[in-house]
Amino acid sequence: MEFVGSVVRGVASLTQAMEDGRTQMVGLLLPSDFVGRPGRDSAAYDVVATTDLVMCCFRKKPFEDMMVRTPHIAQRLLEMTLDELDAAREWMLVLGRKTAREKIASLLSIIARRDATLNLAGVEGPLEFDLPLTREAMADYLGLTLETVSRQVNALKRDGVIDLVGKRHVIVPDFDRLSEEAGDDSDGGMLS
Amino acid sequence: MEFVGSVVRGVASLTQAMEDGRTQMVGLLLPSDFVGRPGRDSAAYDVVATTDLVMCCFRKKPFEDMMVRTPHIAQRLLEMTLDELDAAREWMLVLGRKTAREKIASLLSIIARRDATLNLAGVEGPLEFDLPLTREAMADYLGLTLETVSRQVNALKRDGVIDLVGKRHVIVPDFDRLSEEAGDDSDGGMLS
DNA sequence: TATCGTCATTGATACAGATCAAGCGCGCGA
DNA sequence: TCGCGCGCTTGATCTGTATCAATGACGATA
Repeated sequence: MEFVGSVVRGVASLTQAMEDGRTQMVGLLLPSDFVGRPGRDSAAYDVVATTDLVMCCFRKKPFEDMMVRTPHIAQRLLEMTLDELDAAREWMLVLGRKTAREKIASLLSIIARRDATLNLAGVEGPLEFDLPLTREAMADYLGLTLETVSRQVNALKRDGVIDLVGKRHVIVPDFDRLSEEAGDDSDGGMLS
Repeated sequence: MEFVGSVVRGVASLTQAMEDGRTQMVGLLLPSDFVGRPGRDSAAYDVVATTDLVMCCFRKKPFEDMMVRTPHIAQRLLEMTLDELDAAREWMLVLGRKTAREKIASLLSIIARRDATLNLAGVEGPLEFDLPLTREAMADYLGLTLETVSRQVNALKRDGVIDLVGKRHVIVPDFDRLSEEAGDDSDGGMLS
């Protein structure tokens, strides 16, 4: 991998595959995410654009030189890598312990949140966004089959947790409800 | 979290839990692993020793100061964090796409490899080590139940992939065979 | 406008792993 | 020496999700 860079517009995915074809997505690259491993020449994963994609790239060598000269950058990169690590670990909980329905809700919740903080701030009122992934890509992200994804997405729609316009445009009338379905019960509900 | 540090002897685990009790281990801290997030005060995960543990700790603030003064350290820390990220991503494939048997084989394979490179070098001939985890901890790591772990461990034994002395001491007569069972088929087998 | 390909939905059935429920073995403290 | 508890095993049964198999809905291409 000759370049590093960051996503400006569009979505790409980082996937890992077994020889028999089983595939797991291990990273979802949304706008502002960094791509590449300074100090590594590994190409351990496949990076695939899932929509039209605009990236801002640097040749790796000059970038690394700059990193050595500018400690601030290494610092910042460490920050971002720690964030990615947190995200990966949250995803391990999703993959290991959540039901299919919770997995779908978790993914929608993450995309919704990312979209909200990027476009308009404010996570109140109906949230709305386009799914940047096919059902199959969602399945690869969640460790499910595309059939199960389809069924659960439609189940969430039937239950009023989300609304669909076409197959890709999602409306979330109540974000807390979605979080609840995701099992992310860090809810604002109080005891007493 | 007031400290950062690294594991000298023993094993600890990093876990994440849902309110209903479902638990997922998101990191296995073996000797030489670093613990803590410089520049963060998060305590997003539980760190629990699973054996007697010896660590080498630093108060976080002085460590961070040192990091700023010594760019080399930030560099090194970035390296280690990228390694952790790789490990987390490999684990996502295990959690999302592997069968119970493959999961067990993967875990044994990782522990065996770590143990081999740490104690004696050379991954040839029978490999031997103590499991530093209870069946339940293994289950939490693998996204399984402890019953399934027990069954699959014994199945691997019945099939001669591993041998057990007591419940914790594992002997791996053929590491390639274990890798195969893990689905890590980057094997040295040739075609033609 | 017909045809094809991709993406998605829907149904029937199978199965891996979860769940529920006993029991075993062994170290430890009284 | 006797329980007693914890870690582990084993069995029976249930169930969520995979698998297999059509079918539908667009959009693109000719």
